[in-house]
Amino acid sequence: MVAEVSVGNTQVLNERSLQLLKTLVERYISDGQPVGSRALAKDSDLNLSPATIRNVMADLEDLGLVHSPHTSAGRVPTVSGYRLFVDTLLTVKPLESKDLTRLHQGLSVSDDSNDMIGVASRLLSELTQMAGVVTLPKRELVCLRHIEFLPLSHTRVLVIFVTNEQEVHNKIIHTSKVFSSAELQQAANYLNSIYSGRSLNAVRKAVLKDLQDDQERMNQGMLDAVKMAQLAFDRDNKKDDYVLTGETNLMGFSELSDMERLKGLFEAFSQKQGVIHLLDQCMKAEGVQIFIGEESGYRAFDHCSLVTSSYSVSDEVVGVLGVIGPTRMAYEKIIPFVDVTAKLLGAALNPKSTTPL
Amino acid sequence: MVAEVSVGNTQVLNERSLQLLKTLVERYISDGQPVGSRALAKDSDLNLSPATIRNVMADLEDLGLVHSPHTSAGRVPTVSGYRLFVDTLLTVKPLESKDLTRLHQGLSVSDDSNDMIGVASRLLSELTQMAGVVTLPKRELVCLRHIEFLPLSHTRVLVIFVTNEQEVHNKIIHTSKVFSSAELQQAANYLNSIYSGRSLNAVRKAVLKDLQDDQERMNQGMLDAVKMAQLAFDRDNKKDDYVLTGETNLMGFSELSDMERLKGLFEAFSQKQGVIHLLDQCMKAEGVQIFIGEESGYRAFDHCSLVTSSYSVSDEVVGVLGVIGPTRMAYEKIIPFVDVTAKLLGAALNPKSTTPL
DNA sequence: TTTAGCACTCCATTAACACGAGTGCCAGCG
DNA sequence: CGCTGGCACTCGTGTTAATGGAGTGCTAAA
Repeated sequence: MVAEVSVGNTQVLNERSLQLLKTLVERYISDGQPVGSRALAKDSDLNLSPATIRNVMADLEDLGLVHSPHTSAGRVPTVSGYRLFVDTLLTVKPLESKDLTRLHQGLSVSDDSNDMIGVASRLLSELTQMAGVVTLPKRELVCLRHIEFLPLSHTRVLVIFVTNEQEVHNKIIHTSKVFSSAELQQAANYLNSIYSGRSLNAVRKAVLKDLQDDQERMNQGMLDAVKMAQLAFDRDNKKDDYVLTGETNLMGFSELSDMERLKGLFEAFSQKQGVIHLLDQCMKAEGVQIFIGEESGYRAFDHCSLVTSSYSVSDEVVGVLGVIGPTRMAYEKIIPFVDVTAKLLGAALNPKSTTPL
Repeated sequence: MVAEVSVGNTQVLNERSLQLLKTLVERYISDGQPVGSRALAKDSDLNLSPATIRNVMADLEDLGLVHSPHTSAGRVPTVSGYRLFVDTLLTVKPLESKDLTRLHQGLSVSDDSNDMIGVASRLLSELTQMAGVVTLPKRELVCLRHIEFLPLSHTRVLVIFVTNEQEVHNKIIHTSKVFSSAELQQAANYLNSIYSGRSLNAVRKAVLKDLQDDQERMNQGMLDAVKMAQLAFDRDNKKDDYVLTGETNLMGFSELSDMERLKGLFEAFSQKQGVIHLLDQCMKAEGVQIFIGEESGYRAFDHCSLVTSSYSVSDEVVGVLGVIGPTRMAYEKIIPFVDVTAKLLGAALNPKSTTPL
């Protein structure tokens, strides 16, 4: 166990102060009320008098780890206080077995990976009683398994492609001239033969390269096919997206009962881009990532915490999932919970048993 | 103009009372405050003294058309009051031209009918500053244009079908044995030849009939094809759904500022089935349909009104769209607005220029 | 260094009060 | 007979003051 922790540049906290900060945070998380010196004296098994506690509290306040709403109230952890708590003081609780079984039965392998994303989100929100969020697997990183063209009217062509996670995507493109069913079939065959198995990102690059370099080596049919692929995998094909559930759970928390705040938060949820950007940041770091209060940098999330973990398919990080709740949440339970859910979702999405087309 | 209106069984309201009720509702809608006799005396151009107004108000209260929050407050319309107002007193305002142009430019014909549904919903919420809702076109009523099978692994087959509004649906089915690509192609060809052009509902019926009656007349390939169709168009294929936007706008209204109510409402939104059922009712009635407050029968909507209109593609009603807001809303503007939006959406979805595959 | 004691601060709750808006009723007027 | 002015009454709102309690900071003693 860590005996001392340095905060800022020079200040040092001894073990006793840390112990007290820990019990303060724990107490505040469970009660939601500013905790006073008397309560803290009882809760901690340090056998100290309230007066001593008060001295320590004054120090912690100087360090910006706790804060007093007003003169005669107890102390409340600040963002830095929470941060120190989750980084070095927290003792994570193992996942309750009933939650674990729920997760297992919910995330057993299914046909439709889209369904699974929804299920994961719902499990996150149901079992934590907060909001659950899961990003759709990042298309860029996902393998192309099969592509198919269907003629609509005139030059409109329906592109259908299946990716890694057995997910089906479709898009309508406009071709430069009218193609027959057979021509489209040929084009699809050609594209499948050269591109399938690669990530969409790689396919996109390959398409560009082929168009630049190999024009002379290709016949007209190949060229048409590659041009169609370019249209189909156009970058802003579809924006990244996520599935958010249990938002209504957030309306129960007193710290979010202010209508202004709540509105701001829900607006952020429906505009999506901000949240997506935030979740993208979490994808870089492996393992559980936490944003506490203002740390996220998004005003709407000022009074919320976000506990996330990336999830992977075939050892490749493809998405993020997490829980959104008030800063005052039971981190010691939520963290392992998010962690496990991410692993189970990744496993469930793994196309282990599916043979290539 | 109507001179008298009977409410309940015997009671009769003269024109003056109606006029007063009308101005009361209008005043209340614009102010949101209980309106007193003095204000009403000024607003109505009847040249009556407040005392007289008070007598009339007492009558209206007896009839259950208005209600006094407490002894010394003005009057507020009840649900029946609103109902009488929208049914017989209301003078609809023509749509503002800037709104009309916004609608036109937003709902110009596009490729993807799903996009269009979203756009419509967003327009409804943006321009009314309330919540907008649009149901996805009912699959049952929509014409099958093309079906296609794609082999996945083992017996898993991806079914893709295109409907009327150029919408693409997909589903994974499990077949009884493994089919080759070519077999699937044949099956699709066969199904397209006999079923395309019919509504999904009709197709489903035909499938059942064919399986019962015509087994002996079909060869094995046909039979397999029809069986696959049965799986593909299985009834609970996918639940009906809707696109709801601008929910956050509802958080601004004082009548919904109660957290309990708001939570209930948002929960209803995310559970969907209740709302879907409500919207289904609206599909039966052609034209604009209104639920005021408790009329909907759903507790969550007790303090809301729902103004809807069905929308049609090729003269067939396929969906509903509408606006959700507090009972105290500007019906005279919202009603024509919803009406026009429904017509424009229907027109935009019409596959007039698209030739069959 | 810790502790007990004490004065102090601040919030929350309650009561009392005045104010204003609006009503209901009644009596008088046209 | 319907309309009106007047008047007493009711009720919600906002202000002020008083009270109690929880918790602090400080100081002096152990």
